[in-house]
Amino acid sequence: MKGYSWQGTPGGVVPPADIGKLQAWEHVAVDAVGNVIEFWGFKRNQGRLWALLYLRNVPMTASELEDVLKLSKGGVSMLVRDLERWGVVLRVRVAGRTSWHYQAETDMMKMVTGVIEEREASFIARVRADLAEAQRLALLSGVASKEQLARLDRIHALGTAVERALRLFLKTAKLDVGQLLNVFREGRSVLATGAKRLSFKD
Amino acid sequence: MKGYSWQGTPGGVVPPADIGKLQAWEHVAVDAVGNVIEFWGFKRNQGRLWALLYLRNVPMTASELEDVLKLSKGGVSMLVRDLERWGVVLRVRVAGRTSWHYQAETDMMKMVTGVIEEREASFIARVRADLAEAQRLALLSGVASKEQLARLDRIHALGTAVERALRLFLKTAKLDVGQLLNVFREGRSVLATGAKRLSFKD
DNA sequence: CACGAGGTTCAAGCTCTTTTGAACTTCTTG
DNA sequence: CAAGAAGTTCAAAAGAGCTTGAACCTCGTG
Repeated sequence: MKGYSWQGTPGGVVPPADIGKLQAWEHVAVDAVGNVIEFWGFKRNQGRLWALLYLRNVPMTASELEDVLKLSKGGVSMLVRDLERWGVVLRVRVAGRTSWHYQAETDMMKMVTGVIEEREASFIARVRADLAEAQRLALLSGVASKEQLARLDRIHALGTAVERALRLFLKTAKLDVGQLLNVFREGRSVLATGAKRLSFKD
Repeated sequence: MKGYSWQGTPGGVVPPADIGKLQAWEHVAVDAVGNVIEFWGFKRNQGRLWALLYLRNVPMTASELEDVLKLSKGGVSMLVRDLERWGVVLRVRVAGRTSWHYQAETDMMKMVTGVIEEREASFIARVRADLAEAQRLALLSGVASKEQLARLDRIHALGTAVERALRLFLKTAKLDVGQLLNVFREGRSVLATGAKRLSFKD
């Protein structure tokens, strides 16, 4: 499971780096991404996992990820599942190997924008419903002053404004990053020969 | 401490509401705000506390807040301190009462934009430093391929793009909400007669 | 179709954040 | 200036969320 050349590396260029070990520079970069991703409300290890796959640009198996990132079997399984559902990691077959390999999709923003959008939608909906309910109750009870009703309304308006700003942010982020990625986009590694997406329950 | 009509309610409409109890509608609204504020990375109870003060528009003492929101003495002290530092709650003297009273500043966005900006600044700085360090290490070690260095660079660029979008978001949120508040802004309650800001250590 | 490697699930444990409550300090007033 | 009320602090408890690891499931192979 460790360090055999998963690729026909004829020139022997890759050898110094052991696939089973995290280089110092990788460690720093991977953790930096982990921190960013955590800041955005995801799990730190989701970011680290994606970052490793992205930096190596080599399909890796679950047990390799387990070794390199020092995670548990179950943990890798769950992390990979989420990343796959969000479309930022691909599950591929590598010629001659029996297990699944994972590979980074270059568009990490899918994760941030996509999931934030989804979260935001359901979340905002709930808050809206709660505020509407509060207004209904306030009117029913008859104890709320006109002034108080006005303030309830204002909170509602505030929420709407924030929501609008948030939507703009997501749109801008997508545009900015999309542009960026288009400029830099490179071809996918040729290694994932039998690449095939596995559909999974959800 | 309970139930004197803090407002000139000549029609006797308000009396049923006891100052020491959270009305059903208040409960719902206060919790909704608490949820939003938590979503934005603050403490749920910071949002609840602000929301109660805002909805009642009446300066309340620490022990009233303690009763109504079912919080501990120490908890109220710490929550209020943070809110005050962020400028979303004011500490005022009410004529004839010995203890401090707290009152909501209408501009809750101060909290969100101000603190997020502050957080983001220090956070982004750290990530930047880490990524730079990773690049330095990668070059030093000599084991990183050209391709990998390029990918490190790309992560950096990605971060920059997200940062720009985030700044735009904050600016928009401030503008939107500022406009909103200016339109609706109302006079402060007349109750806080001896209103005076207390400077506090930090 | 029996085996084993690979993959998934989830209860229990761990970690990190928040809250509590009691000791302590500060302020106010008689 | 003494006493009590108000306010602060912080160690420990409670809680929330993440990770682990062992039992279980699935699929490919001989």
